Amino acid sequence: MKVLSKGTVYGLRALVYLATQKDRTGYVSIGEISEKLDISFHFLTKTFQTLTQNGILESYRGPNGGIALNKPAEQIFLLDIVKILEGDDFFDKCLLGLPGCGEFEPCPVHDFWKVAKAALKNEFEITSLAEMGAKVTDERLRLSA
Amino acid sequence: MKVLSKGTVYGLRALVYLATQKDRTGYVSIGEISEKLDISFHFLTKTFQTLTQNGILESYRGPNGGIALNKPAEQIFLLDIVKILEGDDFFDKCLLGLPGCGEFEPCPVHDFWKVAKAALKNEFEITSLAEMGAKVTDERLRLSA
DNA sequence: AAGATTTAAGAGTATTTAGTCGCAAAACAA
DNA sequence: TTGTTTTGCGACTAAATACTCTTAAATCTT
Repeated sequence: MKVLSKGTVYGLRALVYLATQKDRTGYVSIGEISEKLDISFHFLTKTFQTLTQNGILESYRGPNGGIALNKPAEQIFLLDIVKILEGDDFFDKCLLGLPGCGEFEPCPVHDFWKVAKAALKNEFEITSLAEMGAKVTDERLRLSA
Repeated sequence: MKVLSKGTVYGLRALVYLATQKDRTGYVSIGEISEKLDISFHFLTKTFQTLTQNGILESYRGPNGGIALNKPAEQIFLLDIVKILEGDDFFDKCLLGLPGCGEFEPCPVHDFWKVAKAALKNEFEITSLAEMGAKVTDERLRLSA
């Protein structure tokens, strides 16, 4: 069950990494993140550009440049990131791919899929980068293979 | 949020259509299904071959040939179909794509993803083709755009 | 037996997603 | 002001997914 594209997965992992570095001042270079998480530098760069353009990250060029969260990790939620990287309609898709599937013209699995999507969306809505970062730090979780 | 591949979506829609035709005797031709559901004939054929090879369908060639469910629609569940078309490990994937993510080596969202997956899997497990077919017939639902 | 109908199977094409490369632009350092 | 570091951006390549086409095999009809 592949729910998120590679770009989104990489972006999420990278942002959680940033959240674990909250005590550092200044910017964290993309090169460092790419190395630590074993993600292609150029691919990561593209995802970060999207996140910068959408207000999640702040970037700075030149020596000691890099990226940084544009607001406290407590105020950035999974849903924000996914909406930017996957599109605003991420949680509006029909399981059977039928266009316009909804209350008025449902597909045969609309009822249970609606509930499942709502539950998932809620989790994405309340889970912050800070929470995930703390989990990684406290429980020594990994962010790469 | 694309959860199922096109092949699986087409297969599901086609099987539900078959379930709505339970009063007909004999085989239903792939050509008819392809036309009724507006799905490419050849593409559908490949998916049906997989389903035939895995015991969901029975097929017969020649005039008045076609396919038919290999057992009562009451005994075929969404989960059976998805497992065949998407792979047995469909519900075992990590949201962040980390290999070996599980209780022992979880990712930062493993806990809630595990719960969400289990709930979904349960729905897939208890929803039969008969149930979906009846819904389509009774509530006059559509199976194509 | 010959021709028509229908699934089986594999090769080939197109589109989407994933990943790479090279160079421009910004900022710093000597 | 020249060279170095770092992000920005567009073009390019590769791989996966989706789709099409052709031919073979099975079965029926006449």
